[in-house]
Amino acid sequence: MSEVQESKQPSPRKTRLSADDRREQLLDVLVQVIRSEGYEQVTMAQLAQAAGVNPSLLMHHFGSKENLMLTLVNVSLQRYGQLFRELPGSGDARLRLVQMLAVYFGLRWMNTLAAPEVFAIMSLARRHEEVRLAVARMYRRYHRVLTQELRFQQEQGCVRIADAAASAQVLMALTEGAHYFSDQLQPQISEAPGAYGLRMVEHALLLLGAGPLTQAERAGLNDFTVTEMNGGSYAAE
Amino acid sequence: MSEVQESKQPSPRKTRLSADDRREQLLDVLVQVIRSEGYEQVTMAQLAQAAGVNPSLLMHHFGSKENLMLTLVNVSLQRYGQLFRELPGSGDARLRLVQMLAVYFGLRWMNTLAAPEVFAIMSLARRHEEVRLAVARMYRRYHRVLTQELRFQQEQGCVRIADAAASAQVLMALTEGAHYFSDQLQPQISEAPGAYGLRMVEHALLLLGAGPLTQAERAGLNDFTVTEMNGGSYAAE
DNA sequence: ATTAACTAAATGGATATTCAATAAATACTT
DNA sequence: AAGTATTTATTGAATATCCATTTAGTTAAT
Repeated sequence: MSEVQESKQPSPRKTRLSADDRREQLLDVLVQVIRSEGYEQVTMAQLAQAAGVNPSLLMHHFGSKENLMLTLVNVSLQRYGQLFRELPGSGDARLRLVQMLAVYFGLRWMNTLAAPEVFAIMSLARRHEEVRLAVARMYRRYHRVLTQELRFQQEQGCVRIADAAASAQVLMALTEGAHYFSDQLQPQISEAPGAYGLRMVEHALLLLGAGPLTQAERAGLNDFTVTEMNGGSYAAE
Repeated sequence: MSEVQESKQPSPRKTRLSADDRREQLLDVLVQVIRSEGYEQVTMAQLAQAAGVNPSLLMHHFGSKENLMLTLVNVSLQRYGQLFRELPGSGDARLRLVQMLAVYFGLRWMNTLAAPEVFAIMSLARRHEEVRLAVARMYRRYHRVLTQELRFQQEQGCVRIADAAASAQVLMALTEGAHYFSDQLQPQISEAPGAYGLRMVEHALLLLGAGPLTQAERAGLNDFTVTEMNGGSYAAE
């Protein structure tokens, strides 16, 4: 019965941010809302409330709701692209292979771009030509990079595969499935955190005709054991 | 080329259907609309128009939009469940294995339950507890059935795996990834229709430590070459 | 004649968007 | 430095559209 209501502040809060910072924060909140309620539920008013901001501000910064979603798509796809740049790690071929798989099946990547956003993007792509093409371009790139790497691994004798392009395609299916359906698949086997990703890496190696993980390699894959919840992607809350 | 225009009839069409038939048709149209425009775009009015019917009829048959979506979820999950019943095919263990994989990666299954619907369901599950539990139950069942079969295959010496439950989990990731991202993955390698599914089966066998497909087996997998577009699931158009 | 599928029009609430008004920065001038 | 002008982030209220749902009425089957 105290009269201190936090939910109904008149709005004397003037945390004035730069346009860039504000946009980043709003996209951040958008992702949060999508993850918690699904994106078909997203409304400008609700989004503004979650961000502690007036709905008009969303319009001011993004022009329209569609533009807001389009911006999210761009940022997400760009982030997807950055995944490939993390890979190189020149040096021992075998090390490269293991580290690549560790990235694809790792927690950081999962938290960076999770299923809800991706499902939203895939759905958007269905009617929005621009988005459709951007997504297609992204997967083409994914496949190209992966095929290239597998060819290299083939030359180095680290993998025993018949067709690099084909193996890349299959591996992509496995990464996407393991990633976006981890919520459904993981509860099936209750176990130590990180075992899921580790298992995927091991089976990916099997799929590629590569040798199993050594003890040292397994120990080196710490992305599976450290459970950091935030990819630190947009802006920290 | 007959001049039968179905698009703009004023509505003197009194194709009176039974409640069951009408519901089936409406669900059918719902899936069509979701597939072509994404389900966040679905509105009762648009849906009614696509079905050539008054919006009130949707309310009459389903009570509410939410109930309509829930019905779709139930039907879809039930269909998912029927997938498992197709599997048994008593007889030679190896034949069973190959046929099982053929079903999971086959065109018929892909067309029966496609990515757009599934993404919609997954998104719905995020806020709807009932749906969430139903989906979780479904995947648990999937995993149980698959693990059981892999254990059997293990005993029969058809597969060489360390842990049936683990292999089942990985195989599920592969089936889901290959299924729901086929639109993105398939264009990467242009080739004969059916090669995609066939390749997935071959690599699944590799993953399971089973022998490669024989010529006879490959020839027997006609679900990959026959491209029937409609799973004949709800009602034919 | 009763039931059940179906249509027509109306309603109220939600929602994206607009327009005008404030207040905090930044730039400019002296 | 200090005051003034300008830009820019931000709010508040108003609007018009859209959309799910309701209620009442109509037409086909049994």
